[in-house]
Amino acid sequence: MSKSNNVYKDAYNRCLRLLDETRSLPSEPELGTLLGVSRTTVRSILARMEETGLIAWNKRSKMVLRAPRPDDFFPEEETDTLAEIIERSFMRRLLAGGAEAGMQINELELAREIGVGTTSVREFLIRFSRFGLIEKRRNSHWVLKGFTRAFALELTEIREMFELRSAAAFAALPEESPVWADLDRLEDEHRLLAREIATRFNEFSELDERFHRLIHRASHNRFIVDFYDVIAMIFHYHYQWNKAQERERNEVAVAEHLVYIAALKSRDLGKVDAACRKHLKSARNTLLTSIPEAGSRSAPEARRA
Amino acid sequence: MSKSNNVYKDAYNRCLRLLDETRSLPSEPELGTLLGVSRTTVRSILARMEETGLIAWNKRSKMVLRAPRPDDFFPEEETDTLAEIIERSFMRRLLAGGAEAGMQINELELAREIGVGTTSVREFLIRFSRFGLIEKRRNSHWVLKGFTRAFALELTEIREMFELRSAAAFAALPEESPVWADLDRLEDEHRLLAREIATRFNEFSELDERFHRLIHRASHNRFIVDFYDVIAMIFHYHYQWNKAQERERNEVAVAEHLVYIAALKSRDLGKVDAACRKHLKSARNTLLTSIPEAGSRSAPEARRA
DNA sequence: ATAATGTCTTTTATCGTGAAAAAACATTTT
DNA sequence: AAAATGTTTTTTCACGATAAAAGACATTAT
Repeated sequence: MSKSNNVYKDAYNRCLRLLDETRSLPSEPELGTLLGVSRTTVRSILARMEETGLIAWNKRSKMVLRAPRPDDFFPEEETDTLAEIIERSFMRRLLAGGAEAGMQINELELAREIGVGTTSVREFLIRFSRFGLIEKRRNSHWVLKGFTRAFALELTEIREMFELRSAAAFAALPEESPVWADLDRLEDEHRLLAREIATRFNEFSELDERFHRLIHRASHNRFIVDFYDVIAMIFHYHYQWNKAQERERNEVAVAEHLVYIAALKSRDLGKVDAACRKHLKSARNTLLTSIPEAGSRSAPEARRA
Repeated sequence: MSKSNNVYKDAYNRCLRLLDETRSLPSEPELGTLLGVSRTTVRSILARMEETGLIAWNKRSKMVLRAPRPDDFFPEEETDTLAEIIERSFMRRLLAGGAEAGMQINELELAREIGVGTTSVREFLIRFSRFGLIEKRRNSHWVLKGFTRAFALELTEIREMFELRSAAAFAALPEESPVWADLDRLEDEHRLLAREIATRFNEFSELDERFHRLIHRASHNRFIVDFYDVIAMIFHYHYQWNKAQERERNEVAVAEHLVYIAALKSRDLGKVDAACRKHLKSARNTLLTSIPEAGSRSAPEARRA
């Protein structure tokens, strides 16, 4: 089966949406950058659009003939990356209970179960290993370390260290820096969301990530910025998994973000520190309460103030 | 060619060294744990040792017949992991000049040049990416970010954050903790090395790593512990690359370590902090001076084609 | 009964292969 | 000339296949 053409299919779908807005498509290189694919893929897309009567294509002219219909689109599930498919399968197994710490992970079995080659699974596991949830035994299987309380504490410890530093760096940024405009825009989005929290509370997760990433970027440190991938990943699945009091939690978080933003804008390091600490503390508690305390776990050592 | 039997060869060589010490070898499972390989591999080793007349093997009895000769050993280079081979090749290219930031890395070309399959190179690059020196362009090449001054500063920033915290945690460890005995042993090794620094200065690098890893482990945080891999990797190649004033640098570092150790043993957090800061500062400077300042390309490097 | 050895099965590590996608080169159009 | 289109080459991604290594099961020795 070699390789699926999901890049093409996904770009095709996105290109269809462009069709609604114009009477004719731009040049091939332009479309390429717009869709984030190579010209080779652009040409495949155009070829199919011509075939299905969506456009009339002759050299530079790419006239739109009709609006796309729902059945013009490729099915959603065919546009996913293999890596995404594997990650989802893997996380479902991991979170859907029965994933005890110490359990071993079998590449071949995983590959068979998901219906993909072993190479892709291996590469996924290697990439995934940086999240600290699995570990490789040389020439042998992987070991699951478990989504435990200890894990959450270690993760949040680093997060707090990094974010406090980033927030301080952020507040010290000069007036001319474009980040202040970004922050203003995010603040508006927060206010809007706060007003309509009753119905839009599930949109918070995405806003949350953008906000924290903006702050982390102020550190100008690749290790800090990259570490947010770990946090984002954990919180992404955590949000999907733990829906208890989601509305209330998000409402509180939005309010905390607004205080945090005000502190940043004040440039008062003391205020920034306090607002950041407060928010991170409640984020940590949210995460911790979602983790079932394993009764038989040996020495869940109390650590860290 | 599939897979090289380097595990077997390496274990065989290590097993040969065992032969010098005993008149007969232990049971198969025991040998397995001793050499860190499976019984399957142990049996292959025993089979060959019998063939070459090194031992007489009959069920439980494995009598040593003669001492191993130099030509009994497999050549060193055949005992390396593919991953090690690839890493070395890659780092040589990276450090041997001509590795400008922004340059693109070609999996296929690398694989051909090293003489291995692309899969192994891909897996290596994925693993290597956590060091923050390369970055992947989706569906396309990798980009070299370069071993720059910025990289060194970002790396050391995190290192300092992590080590200060770990050192404080270390000093707070209870009297009964076994780490104090480990520290005592390391202190002795340091004193010994200090006395013979003139001839043994090149042994410092290994001692340095063990010392810092011991401290980082006190954090009880997998992210902190794992991050030391990045530092160790960089320093490992840095030591190989920059031999300028190696003896003097190591002499200073050993002295700093001894002060650091004394501070830890005193449990005085102020002293620990000061000693740690001082040592990390000189470590940073050492690293920084070894990085050629971008722009001044005056150095007539012998570039590999 | 326990622990070793002997035998058989499964998994991991690595390669070559081929389609998808990118990139490079050549030609035309504005 | 610059920028597009047309064409060809190269690289990435993912697979199945196979030897090395690990692991499981069966048998024998203490």
